[in-house]
Amino acid sequence: MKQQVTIRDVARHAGVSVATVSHVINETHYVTPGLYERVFDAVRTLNYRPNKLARALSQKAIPLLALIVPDISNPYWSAVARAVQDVTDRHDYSVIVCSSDGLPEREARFLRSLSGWVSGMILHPYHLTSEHVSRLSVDEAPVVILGDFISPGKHPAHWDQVTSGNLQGAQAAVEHLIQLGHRRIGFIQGTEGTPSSLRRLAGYRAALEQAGLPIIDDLLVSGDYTQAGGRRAMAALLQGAEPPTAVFCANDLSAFGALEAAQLRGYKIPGDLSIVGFDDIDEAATGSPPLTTVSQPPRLVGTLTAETLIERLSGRAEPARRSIPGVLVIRQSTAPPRPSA
Amino acid sequence: MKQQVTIRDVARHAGVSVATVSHVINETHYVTPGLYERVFDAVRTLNYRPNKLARALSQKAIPLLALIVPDISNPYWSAVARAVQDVTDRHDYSVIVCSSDGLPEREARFLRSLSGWVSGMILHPYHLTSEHVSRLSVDEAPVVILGDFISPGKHPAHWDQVTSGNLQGAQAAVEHLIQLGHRRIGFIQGTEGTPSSLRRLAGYRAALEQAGLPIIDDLLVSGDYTQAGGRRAMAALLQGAEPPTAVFCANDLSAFGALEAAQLRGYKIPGDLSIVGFDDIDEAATGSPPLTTVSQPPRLVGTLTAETLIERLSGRAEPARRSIPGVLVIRQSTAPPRPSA
DNA sequence: ATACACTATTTAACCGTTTATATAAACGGT
DNA sequence: ACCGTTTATATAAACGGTTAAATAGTGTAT
Repeated sequence: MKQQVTIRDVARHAGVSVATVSHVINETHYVTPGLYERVFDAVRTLNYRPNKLARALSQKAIPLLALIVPDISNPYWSAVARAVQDVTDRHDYSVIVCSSDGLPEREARFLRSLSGWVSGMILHPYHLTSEHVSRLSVDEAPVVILGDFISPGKHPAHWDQVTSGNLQGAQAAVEHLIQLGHRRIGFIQGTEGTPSSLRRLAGYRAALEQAGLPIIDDLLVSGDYTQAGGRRAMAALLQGAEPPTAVFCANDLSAFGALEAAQLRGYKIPGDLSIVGFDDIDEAATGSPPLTTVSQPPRLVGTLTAETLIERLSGRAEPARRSIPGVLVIRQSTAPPRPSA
Repeated sequence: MKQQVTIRDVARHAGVSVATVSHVINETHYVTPGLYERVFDAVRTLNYRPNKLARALSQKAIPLLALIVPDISNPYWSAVARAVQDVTDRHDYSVIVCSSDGLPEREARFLRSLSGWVSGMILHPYHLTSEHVSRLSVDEAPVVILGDFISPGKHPAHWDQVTSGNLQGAQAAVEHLIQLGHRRIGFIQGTEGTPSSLRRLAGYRAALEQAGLPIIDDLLVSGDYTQAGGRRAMAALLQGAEPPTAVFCANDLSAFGALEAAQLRGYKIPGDLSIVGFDDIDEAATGSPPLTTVSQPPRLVGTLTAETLIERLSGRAEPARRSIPGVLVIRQSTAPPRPSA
């Protein structure tokens, strides 16, 4: 906490002007080798570190971004984070990754406390509405919304958005199960009330309705996008009077939990029970059995989202709206139901 | 990204000087009610937001702290984070919590990219050595080291440190098992090579040696502080030729995994097998059975650490060195071994 | 020699705040 | 009416950098 060494100290020590020091450090103008050396020596001996705040203030640019996700311990989100960082690294931005752990107040708090300190954010809205976001981040740093809001919001917003085919993907997943011959299809929901969970539920409903199948409340259990939640949910489903022959899970992680719980109870997957996930995290392809899932590859999602933010930061004025379709990937966790003996 | 509204704009609009505006906003000087109103009106109609960067530069103080932990999905660390935030909230600091996910490069990267943007950090060193830390954070923001370094470091460092009784706690845990009559005591390690895991291992060794018991390599399995790791480790232990009658786990989370794996194989806890954890997370008291564990309550740890940082920020010059002893809490996961039939 | 064009360095303005100091206004006491 | 005090506001100097524009310096062509 001692007195900070300023650029002026360096200049004095090297016997040059502050402008020269700045030019040397930032390589923003040619300086003769002799001076170059003198300046560098001074920097070293004084152990000078440029003040990032001052630099940012004068350049009106902060090389810092934020990514706000609901749960960084979910492999999906860590993969997204990794992809985001890969992109931003190349553009000399650092990213601070914030996990709101599903708590609404933390989501809002991050938005508030980071605004002004970062020059851009990527937010997966879990509880925040479009009104919140537009109020909290008026015209300061650009925000890219990754995913959907609870309510779509009427006014065409000024932020970028990268959505994925939640409804359509879920529908495809359930249609696949129906086509295999399943009639009792369970759904393990995501965190109650979140946009993604709601949309995947809608897709589930749509598929059943279109096939003329009834929606049975007992087959619709709540979850929380975690593996433990998936275990609990599957346990609840299998305990019912008439268990489903197939279960669609709101994400891969809960699908793994569900798988565990079912196998623990002696079910063979997919022989006795088909399971479909959502996300296509890396583990989905390598599990046993490999998971049939709706693929919206985290790497792709992260890359596209980060690029959207970078573009906006480098000048694009109009908001971009992009979307990644969910593609059903059929692996070995789904099969036709056992002929009801 | 439009032109920022500055304090000068507000001053002009309200017909006062910038100093007055600043005083109104920060309540740092009395101004007559009339002006007060005029200024506030101007702020509202122009939608003025003070530039945090400029404010911080001028005040030489950033109301932002960082907490760097290895794995925020571990309940121990989320509890610590919560406690830290409770303290810092009261002192008007925001905290950004960074999870390095056990990756050395991310640990270093966080330290680097945050330095200059936060006015203090709390770091649980996982892979970083004291040399790294002193190089990366020279005399900029103060750092509180939460835990131990791999190697203690010779030179008395200038940072604050809050350590816990890793060695002593582990030793107490194992002594407890020995006293119950156990002779074959397994140890499920934490993440290989981390300071806490090494010290807990040392405590385990010390207890065995002191009791004149041999250290059996087969009873010493690797883990990673996760629940899944605990499951795997316990599976490995029970598969051995001569399984242990008691297992000490490097943390509660892996103890839960171990518990699961053992129960899955029909073991009764503590009848057939005693299990001890470390940390005393909330779940330890409520599990079935409630877990005997070495208590270093995360709430206390977080609070003490945060207070140490706050004190340093408010002026304390000399580095503080605090430590929280690990206290063995005996619950219902430990009992004497079954008389070897 | 002188003018001219380059080039390397410096001067000084600026980024948007805070804050110490200066100034002006109001007041009260003699 | 004059002079201190007090009080409310304004002026201007920080904070620690960047950068456009000015300047000094060098070399070449006339």
